[in-house]
Amino acid sequence: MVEPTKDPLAFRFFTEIGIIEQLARSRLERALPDGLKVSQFIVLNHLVRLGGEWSPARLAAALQVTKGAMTNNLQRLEKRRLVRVLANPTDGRGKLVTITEAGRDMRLRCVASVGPFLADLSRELPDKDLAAALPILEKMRIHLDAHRS
Amino acid sequence: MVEPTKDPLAFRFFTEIGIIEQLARSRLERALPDGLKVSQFIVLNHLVRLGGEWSPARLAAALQVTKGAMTNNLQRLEKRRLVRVLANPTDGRGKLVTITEAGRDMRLRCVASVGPFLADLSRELPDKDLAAALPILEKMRIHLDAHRS
DNA sequence: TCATATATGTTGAACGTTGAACTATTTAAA
DNA sequence: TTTAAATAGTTCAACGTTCAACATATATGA
Repeated sequence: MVEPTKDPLAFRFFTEIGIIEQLARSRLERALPDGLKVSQFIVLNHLVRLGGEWSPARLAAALQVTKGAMTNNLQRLEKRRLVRVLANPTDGRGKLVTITEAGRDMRLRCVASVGPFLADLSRELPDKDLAAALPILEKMRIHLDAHRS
Repeated sequence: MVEPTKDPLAFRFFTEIGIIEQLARSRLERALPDGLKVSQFIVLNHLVRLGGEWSPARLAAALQVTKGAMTNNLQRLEKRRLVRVLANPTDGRGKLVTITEAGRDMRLRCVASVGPFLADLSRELPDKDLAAALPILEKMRIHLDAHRS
């Protein structure tokens, strides 16, 4: 007879994280307009939130994807004129990405399309809860980011 | 001049979740022995934690992956004799999965190989923090799971 | 009973990501 | 100055996942 094993808290933590990521991603994916991908929305969102010019490399690092993935996503976003990609005038290797007006509009449409879901969510999980969890998540993210050798 | 936009808390929440998932997965992936995949470890872990016989369909539902992905992972695990897959005697469509002794050993090796990482983590993020975040994560997971239409 | 609907598990195409190889450019050191 | 090392971005194969189609088996209900 083998009884169920108790996991360290961290295991359960990461298990929940993994499942939430799955569910939230597919939920968001279905909500986004015009077949925009979550990873592309994340780029738009990042550019709107933080503003300014970003090199693809810096974007990739900030959003935790490889340069290859960022190349892919930026090419798709540029094809739809949601971002502008120009050569970096002071560094021949680099490029600089900025969001366009169309990109801002699209990002707003995305946020709007997710609105009902968020409203639904906040009924069950008040901001108080989210606010309580956020600092811990941030600490975890910072720790993982710092120690990824 | 465009100033940075403030996001709803939920956005920042899901952003952190996404990044943590990425970092934790790649960290775990590198730590696992013999090229075992995270998704396969998760199956072993689940079988050890909850014990008993599981149909692939039930496993897929519990671990939030498609049946196709579960088929793939179970086939790999069975090839390595880490799980046993038998026909369900009472349902001609179904199969039943159980973990083998080798599977238990492997799961223990996995847990051990992740030990140093967890020890490192608990220095910076005490169990108290994880314990505080867990109920909120669980609420979120349950909500998403219930409302995925 | 018989037809229809549901459920289980497998397969294969499409997709996005990773990781490594590669070119081009810049930086640092000798 | 010249060479070596580091960095930016692209490309492509390998991989695992999802999604839909399919075969098989069970459940439901006229």
